[in-house]
Amino acid sequence: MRLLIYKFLAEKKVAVTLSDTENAFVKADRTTLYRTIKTFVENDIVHQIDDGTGTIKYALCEVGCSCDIKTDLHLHFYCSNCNETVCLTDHKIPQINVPEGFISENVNLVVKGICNKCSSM
Amino acid sequence: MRLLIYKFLAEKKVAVTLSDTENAFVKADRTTLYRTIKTFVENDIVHQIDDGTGTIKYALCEVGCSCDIKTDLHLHFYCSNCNETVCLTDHKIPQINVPEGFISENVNLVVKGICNKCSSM
DNA sequence: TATGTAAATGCACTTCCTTTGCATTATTTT
DNA sequence: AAAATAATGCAAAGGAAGTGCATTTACATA
Ligand SMILES: [Mn+2]
Ligand SMILES: [Mn+2]
Ligand SMILES: [Zn+2]
Ligand SMILES: [Zn+2]
Repeated sequence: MRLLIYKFLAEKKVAVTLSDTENAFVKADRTTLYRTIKTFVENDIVHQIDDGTGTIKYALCEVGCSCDIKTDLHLHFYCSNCNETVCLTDHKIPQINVPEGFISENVNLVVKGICNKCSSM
Repeated sequence: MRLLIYKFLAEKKVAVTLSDTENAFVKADRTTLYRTIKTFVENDIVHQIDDGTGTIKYALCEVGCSCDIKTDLHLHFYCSNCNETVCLTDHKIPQINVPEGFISENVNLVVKGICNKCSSM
């Protein structure tokens, strides 16, 4: 199961929801898929993406990723036309300044708009 | 109802959930609160905040706000200690570069960490 | 190979939040 | 006052995340 799901995620170029996975593996129970992905997340194999749609999406981490805030946080792009979310792994999140007294531990940056595929149609 | 909810939001310094509003107006139905806030959102009086907690939060827009991507988008800070989300209206979101072909229409930037109140305790 | 142990799976169920349909009530307009 | 429009309350639906428990499968080792 883990190998199958890993393969599924690797072949996808976009982030997927649990439902997407469910549709791809109709014979497997939703709970199994859920817990498998959860295991991946806990072991820094997959990262979660909250793109504002209300449904968590998942994508494989880059090779060598340790989900570190300094080095691995990248920008996500959500296309409001095709509803797909892509990792822009080459676009690291810039340094964000917070007011005195605030301590930042994590940053989530989602750009919403039209993706390259949709804008060229 | 609209005046009451507006006043409630204006007095709050932090973003509130629908549940928060429900607790503040126990005599009103949650649907009414929901739809009132929805009206505010649709008329750029209130903006929605997705801070990653899974529950949408709401906050009054600044005076003169038109929810414009260029001028009005600001940073949000979610404190994982007190679970409060604040608008950092003075901290505008920096220019984000997206790859060729992508068109950005909106940006959501949430910093997660410890807020000033919690860090000073 | 047999058997005991640990891990993985499936099912049912819960919880939380958002949203909608529809009947009722209140408000505004003519 | 009557008609039209808007606001409210109740009930229910829907989606998604998460959990408890029994069962099945895989694995290690005697
Ligand atoms: Mn990503
Ligand atoms: Mn805000
Ligand atoms: Zn698209
Ligand atoms: Zn705090």
